[in-house]
Amino acid sequence: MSAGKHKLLQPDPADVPKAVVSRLSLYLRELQRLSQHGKNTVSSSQLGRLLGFTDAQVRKDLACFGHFGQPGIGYRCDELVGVIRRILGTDRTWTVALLGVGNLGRALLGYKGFAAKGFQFVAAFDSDPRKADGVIDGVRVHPMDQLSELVHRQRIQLAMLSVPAAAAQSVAELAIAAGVVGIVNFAPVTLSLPEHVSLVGVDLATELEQIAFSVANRTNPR
Amino acid sequence: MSAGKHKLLQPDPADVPKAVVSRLSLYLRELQRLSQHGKNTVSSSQLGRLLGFTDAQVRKDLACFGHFGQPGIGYRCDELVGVIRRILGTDRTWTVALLGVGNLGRALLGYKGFAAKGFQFVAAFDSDPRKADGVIDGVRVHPMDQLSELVHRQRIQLAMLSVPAAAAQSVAELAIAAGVVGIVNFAPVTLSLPEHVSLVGVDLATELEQIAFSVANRTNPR
DNA sequence: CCGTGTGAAATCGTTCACAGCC
DNA sequence: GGCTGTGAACGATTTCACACGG
Repeated sequence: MSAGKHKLLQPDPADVPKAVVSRLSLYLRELQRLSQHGKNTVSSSQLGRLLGFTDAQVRKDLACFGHFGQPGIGYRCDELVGVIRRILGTDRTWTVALLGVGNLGRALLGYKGFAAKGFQFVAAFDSDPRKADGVIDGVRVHPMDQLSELVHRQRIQLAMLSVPAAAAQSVAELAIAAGVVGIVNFAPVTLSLPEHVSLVGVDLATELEQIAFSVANRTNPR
Repeated sequence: MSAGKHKLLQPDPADVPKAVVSRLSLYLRELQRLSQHGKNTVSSSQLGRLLGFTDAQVRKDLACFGHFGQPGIGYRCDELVGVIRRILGTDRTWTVALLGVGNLGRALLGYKGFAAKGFQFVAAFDSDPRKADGVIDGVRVHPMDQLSELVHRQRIQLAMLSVPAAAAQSVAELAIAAGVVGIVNFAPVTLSLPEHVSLVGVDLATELEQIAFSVANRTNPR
């Protein structure tokens, strides 16, 4: 592999705190914005201020992966965009299946942000036969019982799971058996899956509960 | 304060780690499920196993707020449901506005999970006049320029923000000026808001990036 | 002088291990 | 015997502070 100007360390992933990875996504988002606005370089303190982190935090996070900054100058925005995408693995395209074509599922299919980040829906599935065999936002909807075959045949790597809570565990297991290695779960249940599968859960009601708590327990109520 | 059987501590909210609060939501979700399945009590180790935490973690988390368990028995599911709802502030209803009626916004309006947890959409807003003045899932859609007046008049407390990234900061500021005190932000930008406003950000593409990273950096690739 | 990279210190969160209670 | 509540030990992450480079 032809190296860039600056070396890219490849630390044991277990050494990288999960919190660092989630900030990486935020750095990337902000850097792309800065880059588009014509900014050439940022310092750790500028980037930190924009995102609500300290400058030391920004530097430590980036230093996990190599030496990308120039003393006295800062970081080159476009270079760092490339570096972070390579670290996150989004410098290539990922194939994604949508599991469960309800309200939320349809919204996910139509969400423009995924393609821009390298995630491509290649198939959708629903167990309601009336929904199957249509096309939504350019993506074919298949009956759920073809999941196994199509995931396998189309080499689908990731899945977004937006089926009802009661079905989530078994649909997830089917997807995994067919070769899916990462799942974003929108169903309001905790899935129990093999170690080797990457999983993040997004529970919309739970997000509101977090807000409710901090409002309800405000030290300085209005 | 009229106490129940067991005292409910009210610690300085600043003393409660954010991680504890987010686990509280998961405990609640699981306890409601257990309760519905007719289970009377759970031990910390059972609850932990179901959610992927240690037993000590469960006990420590709950002990932040009082003494709810019975040695030798465990925790009473339905009692604990009530306690956690009181802690989270979801033992009463919250009024919520939906800001931005795109694909995602419509899905949020139709999401059943919110009402069940005590969150009620009372109005939606969109700056596209063609979308305004309709009714979606029983919620009236208003033009964005009525946001200020209606949030104020209807005493709307929280907002879910699903407008395009470019509009998010200014729409959020409008909502806050009108009295909203908590926001769940789905737009892929970091908002800069006054201290006294509670904010959580949900970036759907970012969630996929987390998965991509852990798959791409798997120690044991398939 | 400005700004990075990085050990050392401080802080925060989790797990251990056990006393006490049912 | 089973299980909670909790101080103490541990581990992880964040912040500090400074040496070094453009």
